[in-house]
Amino acid sequence: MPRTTDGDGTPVPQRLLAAATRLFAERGYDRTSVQEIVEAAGVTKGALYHYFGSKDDLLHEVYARVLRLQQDRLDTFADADEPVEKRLRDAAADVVVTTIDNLDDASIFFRSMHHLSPEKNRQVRAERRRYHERFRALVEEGQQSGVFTKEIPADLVVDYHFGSIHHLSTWYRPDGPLSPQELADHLADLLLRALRP
Amino acid sequence: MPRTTDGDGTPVPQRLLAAATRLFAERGYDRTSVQEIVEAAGVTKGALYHYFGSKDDLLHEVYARVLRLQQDRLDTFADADEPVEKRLRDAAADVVVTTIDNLDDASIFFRSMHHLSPEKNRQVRAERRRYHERFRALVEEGQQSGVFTKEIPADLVVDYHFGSIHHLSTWYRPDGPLSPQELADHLADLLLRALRP
DNA sequence: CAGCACATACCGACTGGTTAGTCTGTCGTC
DNA sequence: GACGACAGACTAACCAGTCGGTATGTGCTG
Repeated sequence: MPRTTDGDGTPVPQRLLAAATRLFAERGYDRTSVQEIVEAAGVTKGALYHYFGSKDDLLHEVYARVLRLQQDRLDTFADADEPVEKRLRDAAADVVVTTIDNLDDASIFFRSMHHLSPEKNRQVRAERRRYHERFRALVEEGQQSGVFTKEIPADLVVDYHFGSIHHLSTWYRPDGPLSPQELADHLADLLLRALRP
Repeated sequence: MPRTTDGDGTPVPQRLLAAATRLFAERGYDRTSVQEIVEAAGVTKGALYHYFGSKDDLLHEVYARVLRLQQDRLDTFADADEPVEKRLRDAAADVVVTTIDNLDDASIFFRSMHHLSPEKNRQVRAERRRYHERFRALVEEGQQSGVFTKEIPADLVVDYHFGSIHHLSTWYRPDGPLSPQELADHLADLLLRALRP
């Protein structure tokens, strides 16, 4: 096989994806030209269109990666052998930490959904919904067993929490007073406090 | 004075602003061409550049309008002669209702900040901060007087709540099961519940 | 009150610049 | 010699903003 890497050891497709992620997060999808992406990755357009069908396709890959990661992590926490309060708290805190670890992904995720083609948009929404459902199931389980209040619809609680996650990429600063873990604990605490009967 | 309106009685600048708001919310700032805006408003480019300095300027006007409205409403509720829990609850619920009433504005607000020129961006951020501060002051007042928990930094609580507001334009559907007021009450309730000592 | 000066409110063709995607060709490897 | 992995010039489309021009109303002046 001819060379797949160049200079450093990272394969070209991954280099392209990394460059695109950074640039999309920095200046937005539409403001980032394909030319800039390939230059940042140290290749040319030929390489990009060899591996990806379109610019839109590149964006879709960013989404796929994030979705896969978050879903895996949620499944791990939700399946744990712990009381439901702890499972929810752990899952809620983990998504905060993971989001902060990948702030670029997060800002792209919520800011650029509408730049995906309608078909890919539907696909991403569907996967997102699965994620949401899983989270909601945890809340409902706690409501059934009486450890959480039934006053508030579970759906709404989930959207409330993810709203704040979404917002993180807008206001979180790595040089702020709180470490990612401290912040995550606080946010998970807010959620659990709101759910007290 | 020559005609300022045409067909219907609405003045041209307002027609342009309304058309731009709808289109920006629908397909995003970059995906909306100036040509589309003027066509939707029933005028031509000459008219747009007669009233606005640039496309960016048009976006800025959308921001200015929203900021003014929200700040006025917050001031009203925060200055009321009521206990702090009620003032915070009313303000928190009101911003939800107002946001739902202007969902287009909301999706533009959070999605298109980075399309503003650096200078206008700074301006909007500064005004936004004033708003945030006012809201935070309410939380802190309640923490001082002991009706809210001091466990969680007030800043964080405010960002938590506004995260969910921000997110509204993503998931709220007018044909959903909850009326705007019901939803607002629930979200305000979540906030106040989380703040219980 | 006629008529001239001037301003405001637009119109729409044009320009300079940018961009996603294509396509032909080259090079190294199996 | 066939094929995968690119290079890079090229194209067709689009788009923000400009600019010279027109139309309509207002105010001043003789």
